[in-house]
Amino acid sequence: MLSGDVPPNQTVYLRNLNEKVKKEELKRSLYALCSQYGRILDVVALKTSKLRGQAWVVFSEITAATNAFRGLQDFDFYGKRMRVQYAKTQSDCLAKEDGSYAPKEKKKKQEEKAAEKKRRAEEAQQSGPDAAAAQGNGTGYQASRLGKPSQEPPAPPNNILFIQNLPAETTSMMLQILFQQYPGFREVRMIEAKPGIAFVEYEDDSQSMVAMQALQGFKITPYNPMAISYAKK
DNA sequence: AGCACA
Repeated sequence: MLSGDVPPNQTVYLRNLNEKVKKEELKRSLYALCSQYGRILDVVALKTSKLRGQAWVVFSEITAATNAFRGLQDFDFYGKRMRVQYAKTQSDCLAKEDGSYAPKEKKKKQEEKAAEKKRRAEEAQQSGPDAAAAQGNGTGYQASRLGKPSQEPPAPPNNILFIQNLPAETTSMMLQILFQQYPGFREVRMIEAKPGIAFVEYEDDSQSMVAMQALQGFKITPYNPMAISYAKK
């Protein structure tokens, strides 16, 4: 196998990622980018010295991982050529599903965890629901667009797209990663004062239309299908 | 380059 001797796996191992990207944004961008290849069950990234610049994306199907493996090889991601391999071992989130999960007995790791637990126990913090972004995505949801019925007649074709219903944490770089995959891409514009929307410009109307059709309803997170229309002239 | 599940 060309994958560095690692056989296909539901989980894809990514390396040569830009280490300057913050972990949460990295995970969200990977989620967005990789969602094109199938349902994602988890995204794991750590910024420890051994593990920075790498991530694991867990798909619900091997075929999806294979498509990502092919489609994202050398993808320009935050200015670096992403390298894709299959993970060497099964992801915990999959082991948990099939009941084969056994907590790690990995010496130092275990000690660190124990120490951390103690610290936290002292603070007695029970924080609420949190990292939902990477879990149990899209399939079951028909995430509603109730918040934004656009009652106006659709704008005529335009080389500039108007994007709505983005999660507040969306950055222009995240959108660029998605939209630059379609030919004719020029730029993304966001407005600080207006979270949740963006403008994406292509060289001409037909190119913007292709991107719109490809990414209409695309979920950057499981809860936010993006609504794409043509910008008003 | 690096293979984890904070």
